[in-house]
Amino acid sequence: MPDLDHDSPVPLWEQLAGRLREEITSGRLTGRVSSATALAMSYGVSRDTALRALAQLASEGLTVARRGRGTFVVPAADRGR
Amino acid sequence: MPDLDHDSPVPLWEQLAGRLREEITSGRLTGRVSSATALAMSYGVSRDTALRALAQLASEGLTVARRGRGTFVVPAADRGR
DNA sequence: GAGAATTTGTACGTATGTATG
DNA sequence: ACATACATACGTACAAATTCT
Repeated sequence: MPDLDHDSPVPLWEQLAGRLREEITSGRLTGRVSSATALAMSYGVSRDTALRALAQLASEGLTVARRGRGTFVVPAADRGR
Repeated sequence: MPDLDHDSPVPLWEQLAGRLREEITSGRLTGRVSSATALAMSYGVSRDTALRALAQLASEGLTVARRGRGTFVVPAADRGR
């Protein structure tokens, strides 16, 4: 898994969202998604950037974020509702 | 025009987006919208907060933002396309 | 055409609030 | 009481696009 490209015109948070989106839609990632802090550390970006990626996925209905609990993948069958 | 309420549970950026949305949908605000910096100053919030409000309106299709130019109200007739 | 100023966008850092475990 | 985690909000900095001098 290559690092995110800091020189790309594509924003880091979009790149990260893309990675996660791919893992989710392919079914490889289910259940709980890594926290913004964990993602920030493992991808070498700021927490804010990771947070933005997570917020993006949530706005797409791919995940639901619950305060104090975490971000969870919405089962494919429940998507679009 | 009352100030934004810093103690409200409603986020400042949402409050600001609400103000602008109202001005736009009522037709009182057309053409160019104040810059993020100007909004931040006049409403006593950070530029980040103002930007978020503007981004929200853009995501709703109420405005279009153009780098180096500004944010512009989408004519009512063109909304939803 | 060069340079400065303006404006949106992205990114990082930090702090605080709120909710859950 | 404490740790974890999302959300908001501040400040700052730089890049990119446009406009003005």
